[in-house]
Amino acid sequence: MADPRSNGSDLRRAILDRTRRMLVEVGYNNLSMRKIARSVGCSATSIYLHFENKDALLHALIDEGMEQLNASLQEVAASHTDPAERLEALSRSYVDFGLENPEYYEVMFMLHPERMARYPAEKYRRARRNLELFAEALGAGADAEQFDVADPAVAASVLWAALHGAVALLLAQRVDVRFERDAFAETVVRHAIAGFCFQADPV
Amino acid sequence: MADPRSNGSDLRRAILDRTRRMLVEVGYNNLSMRKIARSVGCSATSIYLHFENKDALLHALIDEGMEQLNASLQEVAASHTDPAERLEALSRSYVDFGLENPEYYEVMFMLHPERMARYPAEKYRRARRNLELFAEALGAGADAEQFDVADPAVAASVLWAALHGAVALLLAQRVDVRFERDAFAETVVRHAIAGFCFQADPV
Amino acid sequence: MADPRSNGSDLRRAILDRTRRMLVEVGYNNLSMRKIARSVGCSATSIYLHFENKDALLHALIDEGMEQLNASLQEVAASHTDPAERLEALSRSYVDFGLENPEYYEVMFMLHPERMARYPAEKYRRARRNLELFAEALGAGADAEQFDVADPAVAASVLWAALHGAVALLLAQRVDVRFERDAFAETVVRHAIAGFCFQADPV
Amino acid sequence: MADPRSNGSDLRRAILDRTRRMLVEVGYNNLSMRKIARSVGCSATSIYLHFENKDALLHALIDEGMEQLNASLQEVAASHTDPAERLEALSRSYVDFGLENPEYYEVMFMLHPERMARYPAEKYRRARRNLELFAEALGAGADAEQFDVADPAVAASVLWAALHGAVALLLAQRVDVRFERDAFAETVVRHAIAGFCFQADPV
DNA sequence: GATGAATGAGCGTTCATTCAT
DNA sequence: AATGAATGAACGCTCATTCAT
Repeated sequence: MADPRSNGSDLRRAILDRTRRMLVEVGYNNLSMRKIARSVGCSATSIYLHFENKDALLHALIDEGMEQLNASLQEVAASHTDPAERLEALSRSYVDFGLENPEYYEVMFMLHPERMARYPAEKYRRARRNLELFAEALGAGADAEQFDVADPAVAASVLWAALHGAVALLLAQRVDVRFERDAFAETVVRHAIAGFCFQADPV
Repeated sequence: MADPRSNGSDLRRAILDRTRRMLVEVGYNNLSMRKIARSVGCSATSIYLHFENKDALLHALIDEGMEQLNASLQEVAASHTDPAERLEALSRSYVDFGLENPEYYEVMFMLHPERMARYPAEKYRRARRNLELFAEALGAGADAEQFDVADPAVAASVLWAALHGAVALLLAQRVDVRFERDAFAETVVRHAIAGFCFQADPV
Repeated sequence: MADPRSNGSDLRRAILDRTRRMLVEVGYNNLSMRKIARSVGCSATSIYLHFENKDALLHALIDEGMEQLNASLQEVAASHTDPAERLEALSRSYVDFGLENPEYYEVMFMLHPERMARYPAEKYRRARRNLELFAEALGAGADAEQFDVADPAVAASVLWAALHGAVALLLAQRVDVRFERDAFAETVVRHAIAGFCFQADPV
Repeated sequence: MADPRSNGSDLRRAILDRTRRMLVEVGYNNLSMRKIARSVGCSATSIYLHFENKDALLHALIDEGMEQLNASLQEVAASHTDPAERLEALSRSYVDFGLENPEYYEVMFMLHPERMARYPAEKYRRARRNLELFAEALGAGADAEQFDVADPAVAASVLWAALHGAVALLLAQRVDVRFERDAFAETVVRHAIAGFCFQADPV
């Protein structure tokens, strides 16, 4: 308002930012259009000028998060040629993203499925692209006999599950508080990757 | 529905049972005191005679869930002496519990912390007992040089994260639908345990 | 409240009465649950204790109106043996009911059909019973060669249309204000019945 | 939708046309300025450049409807010299107009007066002109001793009531569905006119 | 002449909870 | 121990309208 160059999409931006923040603060169930409006400083009606409805607002948030996560992972993938190193870097990057952007991570991966049912399936493609980066590294590692992996696609999801579980429990503060957060994350990454390595013959 | 001759404690029992059932049927978000009351066959007010409020009711439910999960895991733990076998059986049991009691699992492990703010921290102890079963198996396996594990407590949480991630993603239907559910769960369990095994020397 | 013997259904009664009155005052489109509540002096929520929803409230109003109208007509029908006299008395009674109970009449016969779509078809039976009283008189009159009527059922609806048209226009204040209301109604009744009489041969 | 070269008066025209069409398609209650604007292809704000508010827009529409109905009736009146024939043709024309333009008819004749409070009384004159056409035919018929009519003005309103009642009930789908619509309308017209004819002496 | 942004008021409805009985 | 009546707050959303540009 103060800035004459400000246009309408500033409000859109503000709505997205506040919503993202409020999601972490009050949780999805306690989030309402009115509360968002109050927090942003506009009327509830105004939100509907920028987003068709509550779902569309959350979808937009998911889109942004996916875009950001994907950008991070792409960059990381591009800067590591060795499959094992790449996989480790990708995993760290994923966990870091989750821990550093709890607001995005919650909407993206921790929302109730029923609520996201209407999220256009086509948009999940970007989510799948993330998985493919893991799958490629796993596939390359298998070819180089670094990993004992039968199906890289399945393996990618397995790895994802391990990383997601760690992020989810950490964000929900359900991990023993005596464990240092980053160290725990690091252990998780190493453990998950170790799970794909060839095991020593039992003596 | 409620037997008129039943005493109060029976009503409490009935409320818990119906709530649990409704949780599975209609989901957490669609659960309301009135709906529970209607399903039980008592008045909404009556629920307040047995539970302070909605949160308290859910807490009681979580307690029961934890008890149930704990009972399963205790039984499994008792019937396997070999640490590796025990760990595997515990892991499978945990995943099975989650997949078979989806909405139960959600309330127990996937609800945002802010919702459970009032949930007495002390009650999480029972949750921790579950973790200890895993830690014991891991510790025993380490002693038997089956597992390459430095700190069994941390390792237990790492394993938990992997299992939880898989359950969470499966329940949220975020895992590629082409993967068969049980097979995926099995792969996850094996992978997670493999992550604790000694690795072959790279050639 | 003042009267200790008053029970909950006093509120139900009050809601019905105020709604009926408000319907005439502000019209259907401007009627809201909140306005009703404000007028009654209770909370909007309380209305839902007595009526499932807005439609159900209006349906109840229609029921009452139909009941009353039917009672009037039944009584009138019973007290006239001569078909022509009976028909005339029924017609007058119908018009009188409409003019004296505009609130009821509007909900019963002037509401938009789309709105009343959900009105249980079975309840229209009582409305049909009213028509049958007219049809019986017309049939009897035809048998007595008082009326030139081929199909009493059709004739009853034709008569109804004439009476309804007069009531509707009068209530909507669309009839020339210089015509005295009751005289006009009387003329309408006589004209409508004359329409069923044998006509003189044109000379 | 709107041709960019069109001038303002075209937009006014377009708004009226689309509103009329939408009135038929979605009904009065579901009509909103925004929906009209979307349908016309202009902004909601633009409607206010041509019509003071929603009521004014509807008033303009009523004007047009009255004009149109009046034109039909004028034409019909001009093409029949015999009073009885003319009256019949006018009645049929009126009923046809109502049945063919249902939602139009509703706005013109079935809307509650309180909604049209601001509708300038002077504009009702055109409505009265329609009535006069009926009155003239009735008067001429009385002079020709075709009709037994004391006051043609009153008789015109009585006839109007009968026709309006039929249209209103038919539009509200309150007439027995087993009656064929056009046949019923025809019967109504004949009955209404018969009501003005000299009756045979009772034997 | 035309618009996009914005809003306050209002909608029907559901919620967890309280209170008198 | 149990309930029916009642309520304030909140929900997502739509409305007619205004105003600066």
